[in-house]
Amino acid sequence: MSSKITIHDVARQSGVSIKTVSRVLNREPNVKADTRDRVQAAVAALHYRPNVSARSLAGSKAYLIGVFFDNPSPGYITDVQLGAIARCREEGYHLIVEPLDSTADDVEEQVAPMLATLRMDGVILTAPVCDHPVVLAALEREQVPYVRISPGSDLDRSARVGMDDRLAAYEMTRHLIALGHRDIGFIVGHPDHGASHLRHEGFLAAMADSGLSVRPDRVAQGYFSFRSGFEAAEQLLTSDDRPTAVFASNDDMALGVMAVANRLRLNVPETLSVAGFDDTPGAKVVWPQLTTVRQPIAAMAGAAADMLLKGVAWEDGESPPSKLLDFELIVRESTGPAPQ
Amino acid sequence: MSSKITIHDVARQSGVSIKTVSRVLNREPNVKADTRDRVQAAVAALHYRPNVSARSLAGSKAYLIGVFFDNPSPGYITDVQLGAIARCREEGYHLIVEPLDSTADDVEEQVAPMLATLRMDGVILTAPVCDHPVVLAALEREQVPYVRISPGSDLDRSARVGMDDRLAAYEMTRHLIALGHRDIGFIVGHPDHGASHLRHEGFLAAMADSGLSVRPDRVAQGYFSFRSGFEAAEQLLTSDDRPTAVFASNDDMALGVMAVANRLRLNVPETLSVAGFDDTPGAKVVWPQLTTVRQPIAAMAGAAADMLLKGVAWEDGESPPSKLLDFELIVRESTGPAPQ
DNA sequence: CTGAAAGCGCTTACAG
DNA sequence: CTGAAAGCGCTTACAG
Repeated sequence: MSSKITIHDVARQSGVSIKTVSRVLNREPNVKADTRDRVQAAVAALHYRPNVSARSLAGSKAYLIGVFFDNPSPGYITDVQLGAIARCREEGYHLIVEPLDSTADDVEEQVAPMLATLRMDGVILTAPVCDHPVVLAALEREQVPYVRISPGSDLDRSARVGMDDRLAAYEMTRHLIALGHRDIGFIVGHPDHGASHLRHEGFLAAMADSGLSVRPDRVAQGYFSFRSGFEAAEQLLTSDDRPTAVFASNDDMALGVMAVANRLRLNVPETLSVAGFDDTPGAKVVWPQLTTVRQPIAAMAGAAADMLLKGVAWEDGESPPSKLLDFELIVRESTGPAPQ
Repeated sequence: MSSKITIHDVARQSGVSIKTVSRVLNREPNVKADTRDRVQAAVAALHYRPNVSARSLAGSKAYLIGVFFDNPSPGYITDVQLGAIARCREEGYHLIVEPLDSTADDVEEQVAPMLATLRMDGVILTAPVCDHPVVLAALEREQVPYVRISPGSDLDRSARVGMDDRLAAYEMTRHLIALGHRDIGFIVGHPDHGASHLRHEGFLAAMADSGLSVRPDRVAQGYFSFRSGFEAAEQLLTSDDRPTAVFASNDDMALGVMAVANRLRLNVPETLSVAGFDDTPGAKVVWPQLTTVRQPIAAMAGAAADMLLKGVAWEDGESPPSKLLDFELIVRESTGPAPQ
């Protein structure tokens, strides 16, 4: 029943034309206050909701925002969705989720049809999709506005939001150094994620600024997964010649380090300090709880949605809009004074 | 450019009417093979993609499936999304995600407008939303087909998919008993989730069938969160009079148990066996890795999407379609022989 | 087996 | 400040 109410019913009930109802719905100017009130009363009385398909077909807005991602950590993508939806709802927009396989050959075929069938008003991209040239090119070709979260390359190609990954890693490293650690291991994140490089840089800069050298064998390659952290930690910790602290550049890998420490009977933090990055739910799921960097993921996604809803545009020669949010160092129990 | 191609362009290029193009697109019968081939060639040549809004407005399908959830574990909801999308893509459908706050007073206001604006072809519901009377009533009023995943009440109200939670909990309990455990603690899940009760029942039945009694103080209430598992475990494990095994009815709570065991210096599994349920990514993130039940979450969501796409309908007096998928006992290192 | 007409529920562009 | 007309790109219902 209520689903059959159209703009004509509202117009009839309030004694105006459908165009005037449309004006009220879209908050257009030039409507007499009295008329607007009558229309709004009719909308409320009839429980009228404009049909998104009709609006989308007739007008320029689809009321749909997309989120593209590829196999991220579940906690990360859930936070992104919740953050984006909170902002979208305020304006009556909905969220379409589109997981992509960015390592496949057919990325173009995954993206192009979806963009052509569904005229989304904007798309939010997370790593590593946000740095995928084929995806970006398809979006630009179809003229779909997009905002990237923490892109790693080609920063001035689009609007973006993020945080200062480099500085955050820098500060975490300084935290470890302040605890007396001199020999610190580092686990690099997935090479396809831009943030990996920034975090790595921040670590190296903090060490250098403190006059500490980093042995090449103290830096291990990871891929942001628990397993990769586990394997990197085995490599870093198995011999007696091991660092007194390991800084894994995300929490999942840090949990892998904790597991190895447990297995090797290295007490955390007495014998080994472990630090992570992200403050995912998992950080509180280990004992001792993880010292980490809180990344404001939901807020970043909300800011990305906000940009899209307000319209991302910039002048030729200018940089696209970008927004950097604050991070926070979360010191829990997994880091402590270095053993002397 | 390519976004401007319409059905008229395809019709012109293939020398037929738009109605015939429409027939080919919708795989309707009664099109000469030769004609169909010509149309399909034109579609391919022009990279034509039908506009979803237009199809939705003119016809009965919106090509949109919704997923409603409330604050679930991130791993769970991600699996649901991936499983549903895999099936939806095959038919050109897209997924809209709608988190709900099911404990708020305004559930009706969260659901009704969304249902009226976006004419979704179907909705997939996860716990606890799948048992929320207001949500179900709104769906039925708006005549939106829905499939529930693991509902706990009113089972014959709608189509559903799930697994045999009761049997799975039964088998896990038998596994512990087979290892020699006689005194087993149990942590119940969130009371709003139907599966909680079934898992609890399965535990009790297995104990009873083995002639074992369950002391009331061996059963603790949890809420499916890490923290609730942690607190329940403190209650269960703090005194010397403690069970030799704890079966937590999901993995997040089991991780809480592991953390408490760690803190109390109870070796797992030598001194204490711990079992979980779900096989979330977290199950492999602890050391020792968790013995648990693998719940085929993505497959359940895929089956739900499949039902929706094929059309869920049933005769009066018949039961709605339901599908039960297989679970699997995953025995890892967190369970072992009972200490004598 | 194929097509011409009408219409889905809105917004755009224009007129007054 | 308000409205009548046209049209967005499809599908439905009907005709042949």
